[in-house]
Amino acid sequence: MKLWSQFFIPTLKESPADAEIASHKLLVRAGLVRKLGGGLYTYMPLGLRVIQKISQICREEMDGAGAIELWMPHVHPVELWQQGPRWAAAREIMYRADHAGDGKRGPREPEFVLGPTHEEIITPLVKTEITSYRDLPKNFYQIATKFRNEIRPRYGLMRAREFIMKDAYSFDADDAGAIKSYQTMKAAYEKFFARVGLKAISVEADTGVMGGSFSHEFMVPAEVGDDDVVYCETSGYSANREKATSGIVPADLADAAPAGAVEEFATPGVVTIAALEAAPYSVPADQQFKTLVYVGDGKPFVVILRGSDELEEAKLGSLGFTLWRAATAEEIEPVLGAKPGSLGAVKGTIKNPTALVGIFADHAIRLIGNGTTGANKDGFHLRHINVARDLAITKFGDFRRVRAGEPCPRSGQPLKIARAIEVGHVFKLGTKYSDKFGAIYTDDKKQSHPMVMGCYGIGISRTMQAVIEQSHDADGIVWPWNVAPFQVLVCLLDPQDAAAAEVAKNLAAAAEQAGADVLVDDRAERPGVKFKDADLVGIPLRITVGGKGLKEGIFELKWRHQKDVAKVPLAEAGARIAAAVAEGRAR
RNA sequence: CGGGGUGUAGCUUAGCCUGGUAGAGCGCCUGGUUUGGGACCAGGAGGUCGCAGGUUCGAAUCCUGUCGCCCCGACCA
Repeated sequence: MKLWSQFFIPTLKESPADAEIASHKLLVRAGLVRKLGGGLYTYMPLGLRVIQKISQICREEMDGAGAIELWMPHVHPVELWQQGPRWAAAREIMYRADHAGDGKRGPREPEFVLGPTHEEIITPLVKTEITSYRDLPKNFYQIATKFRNEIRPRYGLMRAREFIMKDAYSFDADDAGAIKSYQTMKAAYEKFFARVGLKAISVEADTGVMGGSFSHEFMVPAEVGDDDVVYCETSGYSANREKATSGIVPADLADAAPAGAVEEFATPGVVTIAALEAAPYSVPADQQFKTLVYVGDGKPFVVILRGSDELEEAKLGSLGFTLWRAATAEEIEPVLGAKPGSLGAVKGTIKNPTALVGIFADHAIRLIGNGTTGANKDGFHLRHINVARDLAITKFGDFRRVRAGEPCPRSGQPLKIARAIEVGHVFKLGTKYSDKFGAIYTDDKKQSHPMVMGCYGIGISRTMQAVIEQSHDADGIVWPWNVAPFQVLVCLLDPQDAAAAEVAKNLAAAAEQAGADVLVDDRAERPGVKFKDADLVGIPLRITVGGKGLKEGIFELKWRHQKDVAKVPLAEAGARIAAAVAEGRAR
C-alpha cells in the first residue's frame, strides 16, 4: 500500500506542447514519464511500476516457453560488430562509446558502441559455451535497455533513442528445431499481449536489416502507428505493407502478344508518368513502364514497374544486396544514356548495359501488352513495347507496393490497409550469425553443423505506450488490470477526519488482502482535484470514502471503464471488495 | 539527411507582421474563506525573451549564423 502524499505522482492539467498524440500526452500528464531530450525519457515512479508489471508478465511467459534469462553488456567492443554480418547496414544506428579524449583511435572508428540489439554478443558467447548437440536447443533472453540512434525519435516512448526491450535468441540443432522454437515463441507472444491487455495481431513481415528467412510482427492497430498492415477479413491474410502481396497479377497470366513494331516518338519536356498520361500522348499509367535505377552495394541495377505502381523499396531486399539506395541522376546518365524521365530498359537502348548488375522487373508489368517507355534519349519515348519480346529481364519479382482494394492473394476479396504500432517481432534467422561467428556444434554422429538461430523482440516501453494509446478516454488512461501501476485507488475525501481515515485504511487493507496493489489518495486536496487525478492516472478500481457517505454507512465502488457508481454498505466491505478485485483480475 | 514549423517564468501561452518600460492563465509561497468533479479573495516570488553575431539612439520584435524541440519522408521494438 502506498500513500499518494508520500509517493510522487506529478500530474499536469495541460498537455505538454511537444506531445502530439493521446498516449504521449497522457504519459506526461499522468506523471509516468518526463523528457530529458528527444527520445530520452525518465521513467517516473508510477511509470516504472507499469514497466515492471509488463516486464514481469513478459518474464513469466518467456520462462514458461523455456527461455532462460541472462544479462549482457550494453557497451560492445566494435570488433564484434565488424565481424558480424551487418556492420555496414547497422553502423549508422549505433551510438559510439569512444574512450573520452585518449586520442588513440582518432575520429574514424569508435572502440565501443552501445548495443542496439545483441545477436553479435550472444552468438560468440554460445559459440564458446555450447559445442554439443546435448546442450541444444537453448533460448536466452534479457529485458534491458537498447540504444539506437533513431533518425527521428518521435511520439514519446513510441520511437526512442533509448528504450526497454525484451530480446531472446534461440539456438537449435536443425531447421525443424528452429521452426519449433519460433512457433513456441510466437505462441508465448500471443499470451503475453493478451495478458497485458493489448489487442495485438501477428502479421507476416519483412526481415529487414536483421536478415533471416521469415518473420512475424505483432501489431497494435492504431491511427498513430508507424506501419501499414495489409489484411483480408475473408481469408485472414495479414502482412506488413513492406511484405504484402496482392493477387493483382493472375498466377496463370499468359504474356501478352506483341502488338506492333517498336516505334520511337518525340516527347519534349515529358519526364513524368503523369505528363505522358496527358494529351497529346494519352498513354494510361498502367500501360507505361516505370524504369528506376538503384545502387546495390555500389553497383547500379534497374527496376521496372508499371507506371501506375509504386516501388516498395523494402522488397528489393530479396535481391541479395546488403545496402541499396536510389541512384542519383549523375550516376544514371552514363549507364542508361539519359536523364530520369526518359529511361527505359528496351534491348539495345541502354548505353552501357555491362555496368548493370541486373534488370529486375515486377510481375505486374506482364499485364502490359503494348507499353510505352523511355528511349534512353532525353525527350524521346518508345511505344509498342512488349515485355517478352523487347525487354531483357534478369529476374521477375514482387517489387510493387500493395494498395487497398486490390484482391487478396488468397481469397481474391479486396484488401484493407490499417495503421499499426509494432510492439513485437519474431524472426527465424537461420545460420546467418552462426556461420559468421562459427557457432558450431557436433552431433551424435561426430558431424559439425552451424546452429540454427531465431531472435525475438518485444518493445517493453513501447508496449506501455501502446496500451495507453489503445485504452484511454477523454479524461485519461484506462489501465488494464494486469499492467496498472496500482489496481485499486482509495480516494479519501476527508483526510483530516480521523474516522474517515480509519475507514479508508481498513478498505485499503481489505483490497490488499484480496491481492490488489493499492494506492490511497490521502492528499489535502479538494474532491474535484482528486477525482480528476484519479481519472487521469487511470487506476481500474476506485473506492471513494467521504463524510457524506459515511453518515449513511456506505462507501463507493467505481470502475474506471464504467460510468456508474456502486454504493456499498460498510458492513459488506470485505466481501464486495474481494469480489471486485477478483472481477478485475479476471477481466 | 531532405522538406515544413517552433523556441518568451516550472507548465500552457499573448506580444513579433508595423522596433520604444515583457503580459496573462495554471502551478508555487503567505494569510483568510471554502470543501463530492481541476474553488474564491487578498498579497507575493519567479524572465540574460534558446545561444552568438549584426542593423539601430533603442531589438523578444528586423537580418545572419547556430543549437534544441515538434511534424512529414527513409529506418526500427
